[in-house]
Amino acid sequence: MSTTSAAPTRREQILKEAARLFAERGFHGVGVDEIGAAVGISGPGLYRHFAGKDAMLAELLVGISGRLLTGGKLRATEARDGGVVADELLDSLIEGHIDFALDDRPLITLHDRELDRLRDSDRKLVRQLQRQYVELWVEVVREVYPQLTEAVARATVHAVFGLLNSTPHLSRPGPLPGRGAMAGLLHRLARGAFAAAASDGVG
Amino acid sequence: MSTTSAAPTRREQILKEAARLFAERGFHGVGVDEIGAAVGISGPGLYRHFAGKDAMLAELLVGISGRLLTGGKLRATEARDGGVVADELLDSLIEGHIDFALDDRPLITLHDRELDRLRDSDRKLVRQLQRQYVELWVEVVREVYPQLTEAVARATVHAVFGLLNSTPHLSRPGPLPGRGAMAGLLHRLARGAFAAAASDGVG
DNA sequence: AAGCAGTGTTAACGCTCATTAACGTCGTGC
DNA sequence: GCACGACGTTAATGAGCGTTAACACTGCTT
Repeated sequence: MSTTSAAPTRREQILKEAARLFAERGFHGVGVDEIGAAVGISGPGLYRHFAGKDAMLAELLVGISGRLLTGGKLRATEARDGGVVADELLDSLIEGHIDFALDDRPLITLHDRELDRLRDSDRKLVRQLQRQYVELWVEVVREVYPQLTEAVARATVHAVFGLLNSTPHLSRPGPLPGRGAMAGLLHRLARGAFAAAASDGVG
Repeated sequence: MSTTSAAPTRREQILKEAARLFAERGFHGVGVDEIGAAVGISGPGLYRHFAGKDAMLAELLVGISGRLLTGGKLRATEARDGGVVADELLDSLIEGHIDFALDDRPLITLHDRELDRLRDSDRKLVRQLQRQYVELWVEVVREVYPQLTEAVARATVHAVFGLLNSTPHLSRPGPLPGRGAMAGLLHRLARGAFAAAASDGVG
């Protein structure tokens, strides 16, 4: 009854617009009046739905990290139960992350940009979720490429995240690949990076 | 006489600390008093050296984009004059970018985070410099991998930038690779990504 | 019909913060 | 020795903005 319903509730509207605005101009760069205007109400009306501006950011960031992690975990357990090899699981993780990056650009942007604006407790929570997500990837990557040290695997995973999250930085105009082509390209790039990480010292 | 000297002048001190602080907490998240305190003077004393807070950010961002571009151009012309093949030039570009990313983390962070806070003219300038830098890379990449479309090459270059610029996101503690190992790893990852971009449709 | 929960509105408060004013101090060239 | 530029300081100003207060309106529920 309280979690998710069909029609987008006002809260969800607000969160969506806030995410967009925060991503565009940064948390401090957006006023509550703007957020209100974006959903048709004005300024302090937001306080009927959220405790404050901080609360919106917190809910956004916790939500993002949470969704990423649970999505990843889901894919992992499905793969394990289905007896799928680690290599395919890695593909699945990549695909999930790409879907997220392409479909929720503003959130991806926020994700690594505004973390420091959170209250200590929220920031700790988000960081923990992020860390678990990274560790999930690291485990799978090391299963596929056993020769990688943990440190190298972790750095590589971070780098690949940077690669996959690069779509928001693409300049608006100009001929970009369509969504499908872009997803395919990013997937290939990520796999190429992992393969290169594993091929140590090859000249 | 005016460009670079041995001892760090006060202006340079201020810029360096401002860059660090902006990167850590965002442009709006840092007060002028903090910047002043970081260099031992306080608050409005900064106005003897800069027209305002905006001016500091502008100088930082223009400086970054400019240095990246001139560095890249230099390597390119050196390579062409030396009769070096495009493949080695690409390595050189990657190496230069990695040096920058590893040695000037705060600046890299600012580079794609606070661009929107600039006055229109400054922002246009920075974007133009960035675009030229990207185009420089795209040309070289297409020389090495002629089968790539311009659109794909550009998207790939952006993605590789995201990969190379990922170092600031690495969590502080934990066993990271040292600087040399990190540089080597990033280089290999970037080359791996480019190679993967070029190997279309390969299963 | 009364009452109340939900959802808005506008006006006011108070704090932060960039910027400016007004005022010192030190070192250097005449 | 003294003017003056370079460099700082603290106090004041003024705008922006998050938040709260006080006050409607709407639509159920009894």
